Amino acid sequence: MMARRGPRPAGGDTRQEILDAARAAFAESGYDRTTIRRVAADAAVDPALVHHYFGTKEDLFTASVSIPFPIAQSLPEMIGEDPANAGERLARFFFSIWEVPEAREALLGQLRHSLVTGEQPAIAGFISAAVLGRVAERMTGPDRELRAELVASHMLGVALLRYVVKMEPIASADPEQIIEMVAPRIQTYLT
Amino acid sequence: MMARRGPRPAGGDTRQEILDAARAAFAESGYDRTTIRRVAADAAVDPALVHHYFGTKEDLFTASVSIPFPIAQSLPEMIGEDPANAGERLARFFFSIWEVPEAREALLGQLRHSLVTGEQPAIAGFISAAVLGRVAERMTGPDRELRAELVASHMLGVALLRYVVKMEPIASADPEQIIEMVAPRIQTYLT
DNA sequence: GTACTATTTCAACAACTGTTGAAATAGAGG
DNA sequence: CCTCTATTTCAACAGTTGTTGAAATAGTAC
Repeated sequence: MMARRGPRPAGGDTRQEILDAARAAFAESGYDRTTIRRVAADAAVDPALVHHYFGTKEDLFTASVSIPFPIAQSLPEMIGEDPANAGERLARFFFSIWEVPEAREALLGQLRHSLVTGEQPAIAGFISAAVLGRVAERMTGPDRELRAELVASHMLGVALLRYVVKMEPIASADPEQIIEMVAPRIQTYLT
Repeated sequence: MMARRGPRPAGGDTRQEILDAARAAFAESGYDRTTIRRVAADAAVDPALVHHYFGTKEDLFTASVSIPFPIAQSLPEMIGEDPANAGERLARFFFSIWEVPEAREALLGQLRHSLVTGEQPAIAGFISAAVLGRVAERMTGPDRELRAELVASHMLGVALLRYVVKMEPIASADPEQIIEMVAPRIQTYLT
């Protein structure tokens, strides 16, 4: 039971295990209620080791909630050219990200953190920027940005009820059904 | 500077001042980042006095975020009978609550708390229950509840971006304009 | 004036937090 | 076999937190 010091016998990547434990903890309990001691315990490791690999708690958080794959790269092709069904593509893109477990944990961590600090969650700005840049370029008038943010608000709201609060039946619903229902309403904001 | 013990000279309602300070603090900083010492300092009072009036921190929070006026009473008449513009009335009701400063603080506290604990925010269940009970009674099919929650998700999402994150331009937009834009989309969920 | 009660502060505890410096260990390179 | 370096734990500090029990004060009822 008493773990000795020094390197581990086998070649398990301890650093990665810490990062995984941290991401899961931040997603489940948020920033403030996640203690470094608990992350260390989940990774079966001493708390000091967490500080050794990732510096401060804020640093660990930043490293934990960074999306592991290049979203920014896959977005543009997802949105595409055709403005007729841009709403559906946008919704499909958004929710398909959330269905990837690792990405979901990262996004949950980001969302929970931004809601306690009041910072803007990266996704929100990301969505509305994407809408503005690729879809709504031909939209005119002063409510251009407002419409983009309303799109973001709806998708974020769904993510909130489904993934954070886990309200039923929306939490257990088929993602495809949600996309099918949300997309038309988003589409009306874009045209 | 050194405040003596015993009752205050004038008839200021100290208990109420504590409650006001607590509501404002919970709304601004959330549950975890609001310390009892800070609430006490804002109310110009000793921390022990907070515990004397309201018991534990959780009790203080509960007392702080309870909506000060009877929403449940004014809701039914707000929703009304006519299903044609139920969406607009629902949106108007929802956002008019948020424009009352006291209520906004209480709702912000609830929302922030539920997002860190994962509990269901009272408003969310409230909205979808209202939709189910008064508006969507003639709706059939298995997606009845889902539609109701999608309505709640959109309005909550707007509240999130507008009041919590304070994203521009939605944060400074005229409430009437937001209602005007959101209502039609909500309406499509109801019919 | 005296006794009482509600109000308010004082002082402190016990628990938990992030963080740090040093010591011990195991394996790799010579 | 010796040395070095990366890895891991140990032990502790310094700050903050919610909470508590007792003491002091002011007003009120007798």
